[in-house]
Amino acid sequence: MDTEILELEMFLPYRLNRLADAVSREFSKIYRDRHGLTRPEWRALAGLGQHGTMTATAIGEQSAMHKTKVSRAVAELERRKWLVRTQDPADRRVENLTLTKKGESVYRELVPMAKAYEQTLLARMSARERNDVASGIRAIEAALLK
Amino acid sequence: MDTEILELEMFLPYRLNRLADAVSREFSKIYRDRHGLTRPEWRALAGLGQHGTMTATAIGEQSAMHKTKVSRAVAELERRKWLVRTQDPADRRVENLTLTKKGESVYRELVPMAKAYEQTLLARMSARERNDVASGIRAIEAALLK
DNA sequence: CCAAATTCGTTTCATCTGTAACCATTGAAA
DNA sequence: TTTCAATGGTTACAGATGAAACGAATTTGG
Repeated sequence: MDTEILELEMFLPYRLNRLADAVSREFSKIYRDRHGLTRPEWRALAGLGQHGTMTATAIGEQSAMHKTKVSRAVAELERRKWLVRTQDPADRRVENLTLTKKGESVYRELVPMAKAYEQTLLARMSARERNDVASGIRAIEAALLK
Repeated sequence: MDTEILELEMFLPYRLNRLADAVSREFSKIYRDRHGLTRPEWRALAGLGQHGTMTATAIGEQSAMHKTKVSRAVAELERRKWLVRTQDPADRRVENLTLTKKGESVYRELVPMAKAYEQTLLARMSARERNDVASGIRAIEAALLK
């Protein structure tokens, strides 16, 4: 009776991790080298740049981060004076977070670099492949919700 | 002049991470709940189950893990007596790692569960979508090598 | 109204991680 | 040979992580 083998290199969870890891590691150089940001910090910055003002909870929801990660990232961005907190007048548990001029300027610097990185990756593919990437990702996202 | 915005939810590095995270987190329950394995431990087990005998370096290459992760995972599997080390006679720096009966039996238990998990995900998709997933992943893998 | 349950966000603690330094062994160069 | 670089693998250290407990404020259900 021969053992059933799993080919790790073809196993979906492993492949996704490997990909995500490689892509993120490469991309992280951009915000790490230029500003010493961690990934949670970059994501918090990206969320605030995109939405203007958010609560910590909202940042966590948008960027799929644990609330302790958000808490620490926000604390660091505040320390750098890239964002300010303001108490929500209606609910004093809530803090409304907003980028400062300085925070915004970093955001405006990083966004084009982020888009450029994504473009270089996609530019190495055929139109057909780019399409497969888009719908493949969408398919997995959908499957996870079912 | 309006600021250029990055839509984080659509950004490839972010989406890949989110997916990989969700899929892995779900799958990890299998080896974590049943045996208290960490992901590096699971991967080392999977590598050895697949290939029979490997060196620590080979495990790291196959499963894209840092050598310290491999070192620690191997140490733990050894502690559990799921694998044995044997000095390579030709090169005494090298250790050949092999699963014990016990290690193999855990491997044989987990493989079908891994495959089943992958199948449930894929079963929630149309044939067309499964195809897009396969070629989309391949396209990104290829793009990373260029 | 009041007590219990919930929510927002922080902190503590134990664990996991990568970098860098390390030891031992081997290979290559002189 | 002898030396020096490269390789296999471990360990020490500092930083990052998540679970759980927490304080403060708010909501809910009597």
